[in-house]
Amino acid sequence: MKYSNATNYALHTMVYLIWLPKSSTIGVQELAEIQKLSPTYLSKILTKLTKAGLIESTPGAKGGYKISKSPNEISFLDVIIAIEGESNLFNCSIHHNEGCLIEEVMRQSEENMKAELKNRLLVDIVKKMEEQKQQKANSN
Amino acid sequence: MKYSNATNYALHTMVYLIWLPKSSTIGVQELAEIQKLSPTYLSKILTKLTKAGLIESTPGAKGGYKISKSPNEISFLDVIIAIEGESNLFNCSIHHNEGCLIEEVMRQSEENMKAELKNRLLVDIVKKMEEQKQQKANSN
DNA sequence: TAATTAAAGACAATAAGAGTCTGTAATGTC
DNA sequence: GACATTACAGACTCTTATTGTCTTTAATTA
Repeated sequence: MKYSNATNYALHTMVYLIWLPKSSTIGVQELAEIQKLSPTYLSKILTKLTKAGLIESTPGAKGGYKISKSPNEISFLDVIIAIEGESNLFNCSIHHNEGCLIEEVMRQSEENMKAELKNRLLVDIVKKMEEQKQQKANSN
Repeated sequence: MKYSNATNYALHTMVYLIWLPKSSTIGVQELAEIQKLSPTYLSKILTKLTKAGLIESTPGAKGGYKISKSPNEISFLDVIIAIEGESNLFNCSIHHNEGCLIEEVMRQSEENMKAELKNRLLVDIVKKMEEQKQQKANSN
């Protein structure tokens, strides 16, 4: 069990878009180049993010992608669900008369994990990156 | 991303073995029948549990499986790791100069989830099952 | 020795993930 | 309006992991 590569790419792309000046848009080609992915593959991922309402896309010349809401409203969980879907980590496939106690426990800890990822904002990553950059600049 | 069926079967089997009288062993055929699985398939799962030291196996006539330690020492996490392995939920595949901040966050919440599953004991499921049985018996 | 049982390994079928290619629709520019 | 640019959609392939099955081997008891 592992998160998909797509989720990884999506998270990195989102961080990059948040880091970008707010009004500017950027195309797939450029985004793909940064992460060394094929544009068509990354495009699929970006479409999912768009449908989830996390980013905005405008087709046509001078088009591209940009963040669609305030960075403070975008959590890790939002991106993960956008890519992986809402499905549960654990579904008991065995028939029980009145619910599966094992499933109950697994659901509970999944909920806790989700709750934490809901509180983790991507913008905090950007802030940390800038802090690190600053520190490095100071030490030289 | 989802836990495998094998993990589900393993958890149910472990609960059953804990519920069993301590000294008695039970063979794959019987265990497979209960969960409606093929014995050979379940056998593979049981072998993993054996190698992880969670259960003991004795071959030969009158052989079979039984719990190998005190039920109070067997957590959900133990079983999950026995089947799914130790691998991380999230590995950043992108090259970073000094560690990936996204991976850091994901690792952190994975650790928290594991910590919780480490505290959840299978024997508690057995206790709850017996409570439910008792309640049902009383209400009739 | 014979019956029973777990373990190991090869094999097949299925599903999911990862990624490519091609074509279509929308938008801006001239 | 024509053309270039860009996102979107869908079919397709390739690889990998999961889920099993089947057969053989090894260990144990009677």
